[in-house]
Amino acid sequence: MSDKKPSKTQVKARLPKGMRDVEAQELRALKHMLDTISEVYERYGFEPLDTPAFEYTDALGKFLPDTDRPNEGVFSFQDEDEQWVSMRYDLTAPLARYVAQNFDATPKPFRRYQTGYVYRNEKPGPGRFRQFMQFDADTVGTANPAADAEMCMLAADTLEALGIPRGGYIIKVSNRKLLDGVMDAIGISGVENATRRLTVLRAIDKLDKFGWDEVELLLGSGRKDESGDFTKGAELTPLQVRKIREYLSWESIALFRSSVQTHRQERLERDIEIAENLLGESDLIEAGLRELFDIEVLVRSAGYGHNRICIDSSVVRGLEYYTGPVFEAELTFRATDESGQAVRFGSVGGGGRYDGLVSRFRSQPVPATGFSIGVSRLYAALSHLGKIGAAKAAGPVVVLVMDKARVGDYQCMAKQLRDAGIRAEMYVGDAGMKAQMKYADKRGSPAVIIQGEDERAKGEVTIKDLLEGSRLSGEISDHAEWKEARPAQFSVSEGDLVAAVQKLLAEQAKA
RNA sequence: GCCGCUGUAGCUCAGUUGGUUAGAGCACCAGAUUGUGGAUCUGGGGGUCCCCCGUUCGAGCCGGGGCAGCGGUACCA
Repeated sequence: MSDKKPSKTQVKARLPKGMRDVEAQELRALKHMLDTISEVYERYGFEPLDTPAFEYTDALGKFLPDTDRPNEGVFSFQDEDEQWVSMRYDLTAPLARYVAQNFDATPKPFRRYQTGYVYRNEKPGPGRFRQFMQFDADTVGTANPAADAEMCMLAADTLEALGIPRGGYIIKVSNRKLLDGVMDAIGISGVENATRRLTVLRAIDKLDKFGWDEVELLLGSGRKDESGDFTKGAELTPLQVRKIREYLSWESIALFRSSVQTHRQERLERDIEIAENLLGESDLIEAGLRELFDIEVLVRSAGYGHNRICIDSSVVRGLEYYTGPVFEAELTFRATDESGQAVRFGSVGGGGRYDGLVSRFRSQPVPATGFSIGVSRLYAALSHLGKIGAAKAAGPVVVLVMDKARVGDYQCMAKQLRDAGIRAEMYVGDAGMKAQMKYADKRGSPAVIIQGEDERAKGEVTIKDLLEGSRLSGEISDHAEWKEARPAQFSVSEGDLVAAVQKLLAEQAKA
């Protein structure tokens, strides 16, 4: 085995694409963030639930693997009995399965929150992974807009609990019934226009990314991007495009605010009439407006202003799945990255009403609404804003092994420190003292405990303050002097070890 | 999927018109200092120059074809 050349059988250590490791500092901060979110959700009365990472493919929905491409979009494999199984791609489909399976025993409305990794077999990009974390809250079993309104308030409260100040975020609300109604009104309803409607939705969804001019191209003949890729448009007529634009530029449904502020039902009726004159007559538009009105009234009564939750007609969200109100949580912060470029964080979560999901498993309708946070994205934004506990967790106090025959004594010192609640360890490697010091340094230890022959003879231990020592090292350039000075260390009698370390840590914490 | 850019040490990169044994900085390990993390000095380990084919006496460099990474775009429950 003395051959130094890597053998052909040696495997290359590498990560599958779109996957990543999460290291100590981030993991601690992430846990803290998840705890904060959980607290808010618990306070709203949601119950925790966990479901497995994979499900039978048919339970997850329409992404059925076919024989040619069984892994398109979702990671799938066949179980021993040849049934297809897929990794979950969100937390909502498993929830629907759970509720359907435990329907009679579950209180309705059923309110649960859940976090975990989900998996998508797609091309990874900047900030996009094939395994990522979501944090969801859903209310299943009621069509009451109060449940939707609550989702918006929950989202706002959560972002604030995470340290995002009021004004640094906005919860946008719209209603898919409005868009569907508008498309109805411009004559692109019906099965034969299904793909065209999808194209229109996709185009509108890109409004905040590209602006209206580009969206107009996507609604019409199509758009060519800088890299030369051409995206086919929806081929709408100029008249149809103009109607869409009227809908989108509909000043946050300003007229609506007046109805809501006065809580006057008769004004709502009048406003609905105005809207239908503008956009076209449609039952869907009327129903959508009524739902938004209810949400507005509830949210405002609870004291959430337009700076926190507001109606925005450009919100689209998922293409096929939402059936009513849709929400999007957006960070409005401006910040700059390392190279001084402006970064926009954009959407960190979203959700809406999906009345069709559970009913796939049962004959009766089961309306539901929910909100989902993109944990990784939100984490990235928070850490950019300095809202993540930047302080690295202090490393352990390291008890050096000066004499291998006495590991029992050293282990005992470490245990005494632990029993006093101090993070501590005995060095468990095989290297000499110098390497042990380096190890402690790299671990970020606040102090090391030294007991060699000299201390032992006097019944003492030496405590070396690594933080102070590091500071002093800047003032000493000569190594002989540095070695001679042995800065920032002192000895105490064995019995005082714990008390002395506690005192030192307290002083360090103050500095 | 489409378009563009980039592939040389763990990381960041240099490498002349194609010419001997492919370099630097950082990082890592060791010694100077057998009981002290820093600094300094000395030494050391570490390479499929992304892969294959071609041109050539000779390719890290030139040509062709792949692959991978990054960026944009498309798709996105």
